[in-house]
Amino acid sequence: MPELPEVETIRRGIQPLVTGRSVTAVLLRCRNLRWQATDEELASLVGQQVKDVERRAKYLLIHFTRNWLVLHMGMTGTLRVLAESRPPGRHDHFDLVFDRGACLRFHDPRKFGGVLWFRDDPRNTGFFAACGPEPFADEVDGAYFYHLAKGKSLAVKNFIMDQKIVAGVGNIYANEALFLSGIHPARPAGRISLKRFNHLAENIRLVLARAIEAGGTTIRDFVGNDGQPGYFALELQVYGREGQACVRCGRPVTVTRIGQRSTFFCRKCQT
DNA sequence: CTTTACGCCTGACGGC
DNA sequence: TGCCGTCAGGCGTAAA
Repeated sequence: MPELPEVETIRRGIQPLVTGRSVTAVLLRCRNLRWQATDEELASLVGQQVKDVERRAKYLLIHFTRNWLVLHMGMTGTLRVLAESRPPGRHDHFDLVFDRGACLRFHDPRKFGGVLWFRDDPRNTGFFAACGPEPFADEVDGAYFYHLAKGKSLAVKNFIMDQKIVAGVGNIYANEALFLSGIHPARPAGRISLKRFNHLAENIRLVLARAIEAGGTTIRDFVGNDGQPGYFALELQVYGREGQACVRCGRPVTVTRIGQRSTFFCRKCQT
């Protein structure tokens, strides 16, 4: 499901289609999403116009005339803009209906996603207080990681997937960035040199930026707003490549589990 | 304090 | 064909 590049792909897809539109109805059909706004909060959006669609970490922020919606895609969430509203299908949990019949529709089979309402810019609220910096921020460099990792024994893969450390890195891109950096995913975060963290910081940015260019990664069900898959799967070096030849040394790629997540790496190239 | 394990949900797939 | 276990782009919480 959506990591930062997939959420950014969705944002770029819907932003031009919904900006400037006015809300005529808000329909929430599911009562057990991970997070959800109240009916009163959602009703307050009627009559408001979409000013812009932004992103923070793996969250989409829809900025209306007065208030904000924050959407999270969980593992399986997708958003589509329909030119005309159609009857909802299974797992179509949330609609933002606009003037002239257009509709932003949230679809999420596993219901790990959510919809939250904020009176003002949510980036200044407690909700994002514990959220780490964007990976493209200047402050996120090798020294940043090195200092935060000092004394920590947890696997570096879990360290970079911790959203309080840096926002937006999930399982796929953690695997990829560690491979590019030659770092074993189970290595304790506190036992990595500044020099290696410099490479890791650079490679996190590289892999995320490249994935955004490719429209994200489609493993099973990610689709952008246009219904097209993301093509970064073609560029994956280790994720999902168990037993296949390492692109660098030719040995078979190993799979294991770290932090209850599938972890792919090369035993020879990553130390 | 840090680190790990589990649950939340549904669907797809492989083995028997 | 069906049943059962396992797995899946995440994250909050409880427990160790």
